[in-house]
Amino acid sequence: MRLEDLRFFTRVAALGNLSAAGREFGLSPSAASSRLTSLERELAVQLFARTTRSLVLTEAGQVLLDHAGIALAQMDAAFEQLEAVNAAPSGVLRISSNMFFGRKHVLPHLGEFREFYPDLRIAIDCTDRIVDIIGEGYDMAIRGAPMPDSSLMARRLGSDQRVLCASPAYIERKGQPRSPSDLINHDCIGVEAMPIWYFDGPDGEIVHRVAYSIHGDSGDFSYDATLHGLGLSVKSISHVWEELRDGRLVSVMNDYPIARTGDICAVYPPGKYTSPKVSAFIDFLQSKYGRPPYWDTDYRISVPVSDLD
Amino acid sequence: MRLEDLRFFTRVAALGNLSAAGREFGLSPSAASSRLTSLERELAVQLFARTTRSLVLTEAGQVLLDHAGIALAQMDAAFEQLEAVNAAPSGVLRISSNMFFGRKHVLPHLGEFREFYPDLRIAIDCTDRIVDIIGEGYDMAIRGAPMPDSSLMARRLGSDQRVLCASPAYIERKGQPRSPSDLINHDCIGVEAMPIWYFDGPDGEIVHRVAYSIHGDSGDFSYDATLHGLGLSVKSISHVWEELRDGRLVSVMNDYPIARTGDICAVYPPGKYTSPKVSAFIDFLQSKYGRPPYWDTDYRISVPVSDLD
DNA sequence: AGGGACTTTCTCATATTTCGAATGATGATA
DNA sequence: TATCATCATTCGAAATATGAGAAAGTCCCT
Repeated sequence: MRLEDLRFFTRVAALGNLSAAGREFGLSPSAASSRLTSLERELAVQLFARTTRSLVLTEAGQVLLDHAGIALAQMDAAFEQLEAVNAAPSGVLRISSNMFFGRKHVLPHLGEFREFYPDLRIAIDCTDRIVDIIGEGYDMAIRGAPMPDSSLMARRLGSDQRVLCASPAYIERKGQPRSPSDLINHDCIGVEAMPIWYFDGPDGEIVHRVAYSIHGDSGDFSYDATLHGLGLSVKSISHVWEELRDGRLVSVMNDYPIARTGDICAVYPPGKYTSPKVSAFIDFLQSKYGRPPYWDTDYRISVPVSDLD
Repeated sequence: MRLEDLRFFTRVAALGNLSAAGREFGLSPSAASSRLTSLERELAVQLFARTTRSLVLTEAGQVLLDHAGIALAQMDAAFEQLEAVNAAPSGVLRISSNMFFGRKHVLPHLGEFREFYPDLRIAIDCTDRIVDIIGEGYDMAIRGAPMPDSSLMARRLGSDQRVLCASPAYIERKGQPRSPSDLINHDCIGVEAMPIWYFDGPDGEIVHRVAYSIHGDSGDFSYDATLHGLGLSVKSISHVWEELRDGRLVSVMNDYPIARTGDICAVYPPGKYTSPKVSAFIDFLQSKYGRPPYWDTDYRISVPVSDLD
């Protein structure tokens, strides 16, 4: 039984005329008759007492009409609300972001975003844990790189190179690594989840399995540790661009740039119909991180490595 | 959009499992997936965030679920009520009957009928006017004979011959007609709606166009007039059987019985699904008027015409 | 008495739905 | 850590349902 059939039935009841109701629905008289007949067959009830020229509700028809009217009104309300959900971003946008990026690059723009969409509330969780977007009910996440074999959708927000960096004090003490093989003599800092560093060498990708001297559970931890001169770490430009610019950190081993990186992405559940609030926020972030992002300084020349060597 | 699809959607939402919901509805996984997809396409909304192994409601899905739940409950109530209407005769049974038959042969049995179906109330209008059953909202009518070319349904309740009769006093005064051609010398009584009498003669049907000496607008009027010896009239056995039995009236011209009569019928609106209250009442009346009806005495020998001649 | 409008039935063409098998992905289990 | 079972989706083919058009029967109105 289709909603449309019920709606048609209510119209027939109101008009008392099958053909007229059929015309309203763009139906031929035969189709109209057939719809009504099949409705009666499905319910095994006579809905109308029929003359060859008109129809009068039976008691059963009246019963159905009463209930169908309420049910259809309910569904109309649903459609209206769905349209509202779909037309204008509203409700709550639940975002997951890693700790630093959320605090430093998302939060500062939220005020402006909310000016565009006052009806849309933001719930942002900043954690370096890899969250289950679908299972935990997030609308989207902002990630340094999309999960390689995930069925999630991903959209690139902007470039975000990663660099191997250290504090000037550390370089002064331990010297500068020239190639990945030198790393064995250095203190490496990172997070548990990233035990392998990939470099682009002149002869292709170089895989370095890292034995961390120190590791924590967040990007902020490795950031702090690096800044304190505890060793080398791989950081996103978006995280350390100010430190590189100011010379508090320096990038090293620039002949071997970090491979397999380069983008900051929005990740969201798959499906043909992305909710407009997600689309709106992604569009907004793209406008902020658009080419080039404001953090995309040339870190290699900001503090020439040669000066430190 | 089908009600069944909405119901399916609510089940999927409850189970969080498309295949399981599909099994409940006897659907293959592919059909289940297709249903959900087409629902989303129709609404242009993502209803579930999908993992390859499970589904989680989106905000839009939650909106739909809330409303669909109410709407479906409403429709379930409708179905339940329709089933009740259909299963047990209840509500009001609106009957039209001619004046005498209703009073004399329907009313006396209503008490017994109501013992069978206490929930069913009876509204009976006794009138000799030919009512528009459908237009005036009757469930059924009891008629001496079904309309010849009507689309109404008719069911025979019992036999009810009609006879040409008069009072003994009238016969004594005017003599007894022997054949239809004698009628021209007699006073004929009837109602406006029946200007023609049909007789079965030995050589086939004889049509007699009646010039009423007296006519009224009801069967009761012609009954009274006949009883008062004002003339001849055609009456149903069910109307005058007691008078014939007691000799207050006598049937005349028995060699030419009234043609085109013989049945008392229930008439009701056409349709594949007759309401149970109508069926119940018709069945009940058939049991009362069943072969032979209690009024079906042999009127020809109750008061032999020869005695009067 | 006649014309127009209505409902219904029939047949046939078209959409839609469904299943079965194959694919890709995930969680549980050993 | 690897295997297995389960899940959702896609594709093609068959089954089903839906729709229009023509024709018939009925009834109202002029």
